[in-house]
Amino acid sequence: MAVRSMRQKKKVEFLTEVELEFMTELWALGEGSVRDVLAQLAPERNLAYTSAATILRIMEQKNFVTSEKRGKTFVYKPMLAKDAYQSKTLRDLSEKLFDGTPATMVARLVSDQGMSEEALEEIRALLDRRLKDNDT
Amino acid sequence: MAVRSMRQKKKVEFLTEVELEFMTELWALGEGSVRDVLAQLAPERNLAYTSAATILRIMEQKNFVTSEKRGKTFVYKPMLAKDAYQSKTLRDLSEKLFDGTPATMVARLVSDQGMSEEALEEIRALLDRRLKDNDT
DNA sequence: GAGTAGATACTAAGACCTTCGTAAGTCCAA
DNA sequence: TTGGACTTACGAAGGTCTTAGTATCTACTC
Repeated sequence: MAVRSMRQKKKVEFLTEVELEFMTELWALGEGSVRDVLAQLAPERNLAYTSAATILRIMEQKNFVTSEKRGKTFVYKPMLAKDAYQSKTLRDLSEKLFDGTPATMVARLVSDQGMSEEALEEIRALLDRRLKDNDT
Repeated sequence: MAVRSMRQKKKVEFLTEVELEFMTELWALGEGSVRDVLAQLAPERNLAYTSAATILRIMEQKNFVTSEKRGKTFVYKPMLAKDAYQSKTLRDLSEKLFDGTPATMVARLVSDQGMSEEALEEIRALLDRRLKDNDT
């Protein structure tokens, strides 16, 4: 029986570049095997099958995904919801690049991203709802 | 005469963790020597002087800062404005983690816990102003 | 003009990341 | 039950990042 385990010295918090790429596919798929994920990548990506397998194995060691054996292949599933990871990332970025004030961040987003009027309206509606909730 | 130059194969886009830490101090200071930057860091950071010097030298190779010799020391200055870098980072994050829709990003920020009511009000004001401008 | 304090340049170690080849394991069909 | 196709495990190469020590350089003082 193979080992397939490894201690983690420090808790890993964030996905690396490639891990995020893979996790994005898993979030979209819900779950998937090495082959499933590989198939989702852009054709020009040209990543070897074994590379993809290694990446997913490492992601499991880091507790970003779990695996379940089906037939002879492992099926991987995210352990971290996309929106939770989005929040975590924004919190980190706010702290490191926006002096811990998320308002600055929104300001920057709203003022220079190409955001449609509908998108802006939508966000304002969201804010209104949020502010009303706080009142209660 | 020493060399102090080096070719760049690929354009470096983003600051590493430590580089961001240093750049943050330079943004706050406007400019500064190795010693100046080092003095701004938290005392428990305990970074060797030569390490700080190396980091700034590398940052110059990557064109994140310029240097100017004053007396016997170099004074470093950001080549990249903080708000420009903030925008760049948000654009990248939006693309990689928010499906290219910055509105989702704002939504996540706003719906997330940990934002004061004042901050939310501030953002709403910002939005109102922005929406009004679009009308004209 | 030589000595010295302090600055810069260089090198390197150790960690992690990305990639892939090789070897070993596993399921199934004939 | 054995062969073959496919899968997983492991190791290693090559790259970047962070850190710091050593060597060299330089401006200033006496």
